[in-house]
Amino acid sequence: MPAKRSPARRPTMKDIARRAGVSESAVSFALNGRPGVSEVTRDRVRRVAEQLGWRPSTAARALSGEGAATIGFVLARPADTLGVDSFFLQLVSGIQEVLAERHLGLLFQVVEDLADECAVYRRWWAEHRVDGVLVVDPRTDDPRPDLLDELGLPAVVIGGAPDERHPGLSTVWADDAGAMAAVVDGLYALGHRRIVHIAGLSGLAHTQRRIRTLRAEAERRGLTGVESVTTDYSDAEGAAVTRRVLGSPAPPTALIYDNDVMALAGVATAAELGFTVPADVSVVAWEDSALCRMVRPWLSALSRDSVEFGRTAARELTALLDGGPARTVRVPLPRLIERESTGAARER
Amino acid sequence: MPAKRSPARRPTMKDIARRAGVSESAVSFALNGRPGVSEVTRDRVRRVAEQLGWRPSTAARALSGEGAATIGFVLARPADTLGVDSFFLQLVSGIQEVLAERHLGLLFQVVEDLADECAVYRRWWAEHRVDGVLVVDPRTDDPRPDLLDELGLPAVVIGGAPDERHPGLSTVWADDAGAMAAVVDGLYALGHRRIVHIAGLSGLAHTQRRIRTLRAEAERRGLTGVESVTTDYSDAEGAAVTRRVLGSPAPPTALIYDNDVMALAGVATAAELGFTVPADVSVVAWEDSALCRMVRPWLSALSRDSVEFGRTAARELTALLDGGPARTVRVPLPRLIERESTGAARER
DNA sequence: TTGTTTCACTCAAGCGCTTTAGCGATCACC
DNA sequence: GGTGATCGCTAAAGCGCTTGAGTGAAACAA
Repeated sequence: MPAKRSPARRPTMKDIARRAGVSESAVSFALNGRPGVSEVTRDRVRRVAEQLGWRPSTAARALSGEGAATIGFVLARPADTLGVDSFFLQLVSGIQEVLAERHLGLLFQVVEDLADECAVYRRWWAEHRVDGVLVVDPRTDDPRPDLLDELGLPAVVIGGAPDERHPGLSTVWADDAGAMAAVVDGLYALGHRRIVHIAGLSGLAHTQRRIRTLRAEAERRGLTGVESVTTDYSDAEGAAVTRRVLGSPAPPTALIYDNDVMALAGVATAAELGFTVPADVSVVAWEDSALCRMVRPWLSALSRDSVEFGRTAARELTALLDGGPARTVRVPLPRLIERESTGAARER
Repeated sequence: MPAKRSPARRPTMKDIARRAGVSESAVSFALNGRPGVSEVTRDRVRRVAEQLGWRPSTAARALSGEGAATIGFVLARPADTLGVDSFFLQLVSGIQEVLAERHLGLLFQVVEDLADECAVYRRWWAEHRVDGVLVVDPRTDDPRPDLLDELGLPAVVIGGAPDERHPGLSTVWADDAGAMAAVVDGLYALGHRRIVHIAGLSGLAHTQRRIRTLRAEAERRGLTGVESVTTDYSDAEGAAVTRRVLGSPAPPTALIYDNDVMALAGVATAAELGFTVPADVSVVAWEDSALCRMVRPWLSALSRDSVEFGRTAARELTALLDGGPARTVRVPLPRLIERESTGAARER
């Protein structure tokens, strides 16, 4: 019979106190850098703690008024939409980098829809599980800011527009309007006059910002063959919309896809329909990833640093938790990486 | 000045006790389905709790001996390798589905390497943060099972082979050997004699299982032009290896890629080199995803249900937490979906 | 000398929950 | 009508930590 190793016991502050010959309070003061102990005692206590491999029990900490040392992240996407999206993993990876430094945990949950997401926030709050949350995919007419206000849960909205109605929320956002204007500028300069924007989910705030900007840019230039079509971000809808618009009497000469997956599906569909990219139709992907360099022609794409986006958001949240003021910070404008899928417009 | 809403207060059992006119203990008994209260009192307490929107504080629960109601998941991948991998998000989504039912949280962390991963387990354990963990990417000669044994942390290894040396760990695994054998069978039947397997990370247990099986199958059939090459799973290495093997004097007629991303990169590379898929070279991707249907030719792929994989793993872990015995369960054999990238071998 | 401060530390309560021991009331039994 | 169970409930301790209120000794001022 194999020797049953007795599971290790978690050392507590009491153990440290005993070994260091002081009271538990002294240990607490010493380890938290609070005044009330001499430097020599503090050192001794620290050494003992280290030696014992002590780590504060988050449960106990949380219970005695400190935070839960955890922040929450909810992704409201139907399971099948989750597939190939590099953005979120990169975002999370950036978030982690910042949180890990401060030994903050990330509680992660995938839910079906916005209602479930709100329920999760309520539950997390009631269960005392998180000190704050990161909110993604802000919507037009979003119920979450109000809810988080009500719960008093510190939060950073990722990708939202500045929001004066919720002074408690921090916002980290990308200038979608500016980016869209730049893309349109570029395409216009290449001679494109008929442009279709295959957008993402219609309810998302940034989708609307892009759509509005595109319309404005078109009006400014007197273009009529410009439109946005919303989708669910899936390759299937991307392909379907591509098929439809390219099959129209006056097909667009340029397509802007709101993510890399749809852009890829779009290029494949265009090829099937006998359109050559970029000779017949130019394609821009709103999101750069390995995918864009994995098919020929390489896709021209708007590149933003999603990892840094995550880091920024996490930093804002920790600042908020430290009692700092809510802020609105803008991340750098995405850069358009011109590869092979964009070129001069050619009348067919 | 806007009315500053006072942040909501978390209701506690004491509140319930007061409103229901019983002691806190009675409330505890009532809400946890324990004997010691009459049915009528239990109902009343339940109603009051519901009405107050009460939820148990996980901190307090954890402190008084119950678990932390949280399970941990560490992904040890360098940030830049995270990109386009549909597998993990799907896995996590399956895990969540099961955990959410039981109101278990998922603490998620991305780290650089195995050593960091072990450190995270130690910290989580010491901080009393998780009741159990899900371990992915098991390696040959993996330090994690020993560590988890030592900590007495319940765990399920995802993708590992059955491991008799760690009777405390559950294992959920896919039969890579069987799948590889089936793939080779299929390719052999199509006339392929020179096959290269562009494998994933060499240190991973399933990579080795696939490599060993391929070698065994080749030997069994007396094939000499069969080999495995390990990579880091990136499109870059996938492309590089493809370039190298297709440039050799006697290039393979079939390529097996250990993930979808490399397969895609491989197809693109083959095309650049003047190889037509599948006429000149057949391609199989070990992992089916939207990607496989996003380029022409559509990729033949081994399809497994990653979401269900996650569900199964999570179920095993909850069973373990409930005091059940450690088990080894095998998920269904991946199916080979034949699309357009595989065909009869042709000598060049 | 005595009174006042400061310093280094200890005591004890409390966070929200579980759980064991115990208590009075009801009920069954012979 | 007394004995013992059983039932429905309460009291209190304890989980590991923080924190405000002490406390005794040394340092200083009057």
